[in-house]
Amino acid sequence: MSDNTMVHKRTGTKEKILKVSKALFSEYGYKGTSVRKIASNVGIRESAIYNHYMNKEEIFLEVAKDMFSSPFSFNDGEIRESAMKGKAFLHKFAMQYKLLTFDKYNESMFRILLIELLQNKDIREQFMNEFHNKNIKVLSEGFFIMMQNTLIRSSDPMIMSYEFLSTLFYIRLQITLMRYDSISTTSLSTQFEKHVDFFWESIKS
Amino acid sequence: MSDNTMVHKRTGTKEKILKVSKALFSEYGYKGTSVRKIASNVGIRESAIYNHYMNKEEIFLEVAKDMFSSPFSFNDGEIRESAMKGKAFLHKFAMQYKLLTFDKYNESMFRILLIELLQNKDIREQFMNEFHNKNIKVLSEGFFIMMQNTLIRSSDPMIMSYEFLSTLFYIRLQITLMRYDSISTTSLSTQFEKHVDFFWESIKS
DNA sequence: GTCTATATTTGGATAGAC
DNA sequence: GTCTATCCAAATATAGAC
Repeated sequence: MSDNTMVHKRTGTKEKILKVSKALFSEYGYKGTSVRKIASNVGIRESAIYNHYMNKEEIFLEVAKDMFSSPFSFNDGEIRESAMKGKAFLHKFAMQYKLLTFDKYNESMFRILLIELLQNKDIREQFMNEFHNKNIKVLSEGFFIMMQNTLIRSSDPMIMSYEFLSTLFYIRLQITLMRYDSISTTSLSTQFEKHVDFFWESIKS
Repeated sequence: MSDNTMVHKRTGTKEKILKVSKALFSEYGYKGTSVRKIASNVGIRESAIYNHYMNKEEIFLEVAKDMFSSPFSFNDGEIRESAMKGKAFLHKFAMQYKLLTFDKYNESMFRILLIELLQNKDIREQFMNEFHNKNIKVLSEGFFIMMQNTLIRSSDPMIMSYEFLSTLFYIRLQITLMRYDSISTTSLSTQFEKHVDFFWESIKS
């Protein structure tokens, strides 16, 4: 095993390009990041970039690819089990969201998402499908199970999910913006928990 | 009166530049909009642009200027009066938000805001101050008054405002993105109303 | 795989004629 | 105020030597 994994070590230039690009795209967006700047940060010439990627667009799409990969770790069985715990389900979900918000890598990715949201249709679709629909689905299942067990008041699970998710997104947005300007986020650091508390008070039976 | 207002009619080129720029900036962002493209859309040469504006930056700042002007029309007296009506206050607020969402001009402005949110510190600050804080202030006053009059359950008015506002923002974001791709928003058109309904159920005494 | 050199395009901005 | 012509810088991309 370790033989095979080591065979292709070095140069690793391609990985380095990807890593650097990730950082630059997330900071300056697509248009604001030049191949020149990428090459310079990697420590090679622009022309050398084209040995690894066909063009700038290809680099960006590779960067964007894992932008939406696996945010939450719920499988079907887990949702039912977790939802039976009521508030703890919401808390777990919110804490996973909080973790992403403050995670260096995901923070970068979230910035790319925001920058490209209005400039790239693929990104918009991924946002709707992976970011929104996927989370709404998980939450709806959870709320539906809670309603069946009269842990919470009866209502439309989709609406309830929408309400719960939208605030999480907004908190994340605010925190991301503030951290971008190195503004302290201590005043918002407990906002996720407050959201769960408020929301549970709003829906519990 | 009509004499004075007519004196400077035509060419109106400067206004046309502004109008075209607004559309282009909102669609392609600052970097994605070239002076060439602006001039071409206006129907003049690039050089002619510089008879009206010093440079591209000046055009953009002019466009950005009225981005945050007067979203909501509440004065202090009105808030108290309106808040006493409970749910109607929230409904009025949400409907004003809905109006902005579907208004052509404000839709353009909102797109510029999103595009520049991560690329322009001034925009971020304006977003926090004008967009967020201002609305939180109005809502907090409203909720506080409702609590005093036991129209709603007792809670932190700031948190409550945050919860109410964040969903409005998220709905607006989604609708804006969908309209950008000419996707029908009928499924979301009543989301504002549903939000008010759900929220009122969550807080009413 | 990386380099130098270069082709090509695009974009911001100015000079001077009309 | 607008035009043509032009300049300059930056950026994408390619060719060919090492």
